[in-house]
Amino acid sequence: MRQMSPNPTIHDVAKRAGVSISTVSRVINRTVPVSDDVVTRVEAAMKELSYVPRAAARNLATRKTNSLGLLLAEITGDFFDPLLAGIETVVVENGFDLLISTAGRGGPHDELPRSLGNHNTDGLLVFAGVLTPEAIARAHASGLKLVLIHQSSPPDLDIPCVTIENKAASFAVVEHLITEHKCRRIALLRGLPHNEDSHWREMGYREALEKYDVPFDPALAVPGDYKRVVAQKSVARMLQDGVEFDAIFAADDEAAIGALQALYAAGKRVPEDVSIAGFDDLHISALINPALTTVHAPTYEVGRVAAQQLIRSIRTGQADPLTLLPTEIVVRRSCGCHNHNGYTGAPEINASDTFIQ
Amino acid sequence: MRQMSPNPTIHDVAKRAGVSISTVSRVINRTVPVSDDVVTRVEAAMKELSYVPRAAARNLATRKTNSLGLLLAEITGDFFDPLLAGIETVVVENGFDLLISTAGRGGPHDELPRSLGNHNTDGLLVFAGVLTPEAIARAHASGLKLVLIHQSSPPDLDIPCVTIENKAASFAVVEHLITEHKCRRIALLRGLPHNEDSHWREMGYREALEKYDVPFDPALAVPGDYKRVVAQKSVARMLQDGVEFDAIFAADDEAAIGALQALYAAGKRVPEDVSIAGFDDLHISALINPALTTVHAPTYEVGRVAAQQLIRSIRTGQADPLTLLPTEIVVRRSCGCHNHNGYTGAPEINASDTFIQ
DNA sequence: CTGTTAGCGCCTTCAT
DNA sequence: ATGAAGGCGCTAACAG
Repeated sequence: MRQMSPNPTIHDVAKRAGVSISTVSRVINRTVPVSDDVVTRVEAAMKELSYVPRAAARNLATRKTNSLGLLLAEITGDFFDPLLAGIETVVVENGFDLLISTAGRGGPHDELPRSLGNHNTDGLLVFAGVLTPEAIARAHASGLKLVLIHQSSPPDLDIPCVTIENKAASFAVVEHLITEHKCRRIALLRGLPHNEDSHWREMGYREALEKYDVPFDPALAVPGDYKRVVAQKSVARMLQDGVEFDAIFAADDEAAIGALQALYAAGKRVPEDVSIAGFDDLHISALINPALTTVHAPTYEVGRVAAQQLIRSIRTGQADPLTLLPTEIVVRRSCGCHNHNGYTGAPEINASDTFIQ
Repeated sequence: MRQMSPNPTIHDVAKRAGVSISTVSRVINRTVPVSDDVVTRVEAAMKELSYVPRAAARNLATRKTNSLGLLLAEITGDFFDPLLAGIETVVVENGFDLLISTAGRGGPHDELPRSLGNHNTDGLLVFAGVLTPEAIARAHASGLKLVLIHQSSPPDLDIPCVTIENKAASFAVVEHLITEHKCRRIALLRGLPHNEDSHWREMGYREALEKYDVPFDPALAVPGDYKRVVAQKSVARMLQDGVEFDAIFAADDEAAIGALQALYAAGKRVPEDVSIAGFDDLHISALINPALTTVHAPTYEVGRVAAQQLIRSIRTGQADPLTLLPTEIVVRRSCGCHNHNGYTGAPEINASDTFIQ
């Protein structure tokens, strides 16, 4: 079973099967009925030559690429893993390919990478903060199908967006801290500036304070940037400056973990001295000590839905303008609770997953 | 600044710049000298039309795709994140695109996904265990450039492979358990069957036992499969069966964490009652309680080198047959040591990263 | 049901 | 330094 030519084309297959190239094309694409024996003959020929249709050629002919692009700031951290997994699943289910591209840390970029430009992808999944609204608008104007993840559409453009409910869950967490644990001095580790999740999480925080007549203290609202080290430094500084607090609400779990470290480094105990709560429910959050009270963000699901919406948009031109996935508070030990109750995280994470009961 | 046509082609640019399409092509590819004013005129035209060359067309014309494929079993877990990050970095640096594809859990597959076939990618990064040696051989025979990750080439094929040193580090860990912590009954949580890393890690384990005249007890070598739940069950069963052991060497950190859970569930203390060591040094491993003694696997670096080798292979036809990246033991608390010493993990993970000192 | 014939958009000799 | 023309491999009318 030697190779005839290193790269057989549809012509080679046609010749070998004794048919025309259109017929071969037809059996490849099952676009119109073909007689059975011809089908088998062609398929045999394809196998014998180990023929693989060249994507570039069919893409050119059909003016479709059958692939989705994913635009991320960078690949890093536990957050993107479930996102990617969700996207990949749907992409595979629908016979698409996935082109991954990172734009790099440097804030929102004003141009999309060439490889993900209009012609190299049928549609683009864009994660929050990687593109400027102008760049998004331009891409949209050029006819590229887009779905925004964790970022809403620029005004009047109605680009489909998939994100999660932030405010109510944040409110619930802070309320829990106030009512269950009698916290009154709750520090806020903010997320990234100009980030929508960050904004709504802070709103939830503020509204909870307001409801229980806890004054908002600017000295307690410090940078977290969704990053462990940033949060660590912020908390260390508060400690050093003598800012008093009995709880910390971090805009995400990475920051919560950074806070935990800063607290430990200063000899504080969690939750005995300070209660901590985060947001996202990362894989790791159930495993650390103490297990983190947080909000479960359905990130895998976000990935799935975003990819589904994009594919639907490509196929039908229609998509839901906004998908808001529900979140749920996950009470574990870092806030001071002694037993878990209610939702405890993604399927594979259950109560027994936490090391310290 | 309206769009002229929704999808401008090289012809539109040529017309607008008052030149021929060949000239436009030349300024795009900077393949031969072009007079300065023509260059500026053409570039202006491209910008005005927001022209993006269609990848399919140039791929077809050049018979290159300028993209790499990455074939994984599935996207999941903390292990792949640094791998992907390393690959992505190099891919971007070299102006390639990255096509990601998962083959699914079902053991080694005998065919590669169509999308990553011969014609859709200039080269393929294949992770251990996703393809059968036959499938690899066939892909190689068809002229596809390949680099294998964590899996060596089928005999006589000399397909470049990038992997890590397993045996010496495993030996060192087990030796540490024996000499420093006086362990004699060391359980082994095996990795995946037919997996090379798994094999060499077990060899390291066995040789260490041998060196110190500790008999190998088959009852202590149980499945781990690189999975938390599998390891958890194995350890639970040993406990239940009354198999005695004073230490566990897990073929990877996921399994080590599963072991930890099983031990806690049974009321055992780590490291007081049982010492634990793992392999990989996942992001999470420094953060759990107790911080995990393990072997640092340079996974990001593996990703980088693999991508580099593949690109070199594509460009020059040459690549190093085998890259064996060094590993290093990371002593933390789960083995019974009270302070860290020596290497403590990836750059961003240092001693203060562990919650319990 | 099957064969013939144009392109798809770009690169690449070959002339000029 | 620039233009003209052929072809990359495939799909999609259009005829039969």
